[in-house]
Amino acid sequence: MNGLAVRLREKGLKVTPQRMAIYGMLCSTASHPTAEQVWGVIREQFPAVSFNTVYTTLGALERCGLIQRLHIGENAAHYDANAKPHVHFTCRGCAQVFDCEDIPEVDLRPLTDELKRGKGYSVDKIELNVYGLCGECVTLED
Amino acid sequence: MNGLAVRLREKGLKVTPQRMAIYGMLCSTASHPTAEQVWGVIREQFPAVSFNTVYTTLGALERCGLIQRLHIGENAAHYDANAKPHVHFTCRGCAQVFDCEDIPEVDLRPLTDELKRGKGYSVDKIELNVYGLCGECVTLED
DNA sequence: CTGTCTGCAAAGCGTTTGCATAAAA
DNA sequence: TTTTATGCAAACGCTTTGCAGACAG
Repeated sequence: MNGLAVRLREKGLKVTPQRMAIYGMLCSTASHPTAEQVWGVIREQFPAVSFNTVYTTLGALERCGLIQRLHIGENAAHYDANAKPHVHFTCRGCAQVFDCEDIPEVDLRPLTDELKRGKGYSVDKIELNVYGLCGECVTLED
Repeated sequence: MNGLAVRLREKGLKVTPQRMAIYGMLCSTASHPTAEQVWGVIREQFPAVSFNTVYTTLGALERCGLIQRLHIGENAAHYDANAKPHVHFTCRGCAQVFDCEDIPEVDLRPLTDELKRGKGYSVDKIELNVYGLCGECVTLED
């Protein structure tokens, strides 16, 4: 039995071929595609699938915590199968979004500690987004 | 001569009463209103001003670096007269956006250093957004 | 006078909602 | 059989664009 299907069923989601394809595609890519981009890939396998189904499925996956929706920049949302918070780098050249997990992590605990204990806030989520040019696009611009 | 008007003119922007009111309003508030909220305030003084003028004026101010446009959460953009990057806290209770400048600052230099020197990226901007409940809304929810 | 801004309207885009049909459990 | 998903279409909200008249420089 497929592990992805089990995870869907555990969350109370019905397992359909379209969902398996969408979730599977997200889990097997290192990039963070937009709903439009996910649709483009899924349509190769399911030519009849509607953009709306892809979009609402991504919403369902996010709502149950299986994936993360990234509100990066001003344009369409990006989706990330890694649901735990991490640093994202957005290139304004190629418009791709990269993870920054292999670099010295910034320690956010002083920030959350002060917000929680010092100010009495509650903290749900932290977004740390870096914008600039990736290695390839830097050389193209110089 | 008004300092705000000087700053507008320095950036090549013409000084109109509407612009002065919009920029002045943003500079004199600690909150980070949406375009809609700015419009609400400006209309008290200029009942004929259109939402579009407010919106495009905010865009012009942002384009020349006088203000910052915050892409926080999923809804309308917020505007901040403090153009230098700093931590923002968004309350999901009252939907307000607060600055986090008076708390131990997170040191982002290891992150930018590794991205620049280690990976050869260029870094334009860093956004650090925290989501949760502010002190007042925490007590209301308990 | 010239270039820009204002106000109005319409269009664009990402997202959300409603509903009949189809499929999973 | 019951519940949820799919596919289509239309609506929605925020943002952007086009244009004629008004205003700042």
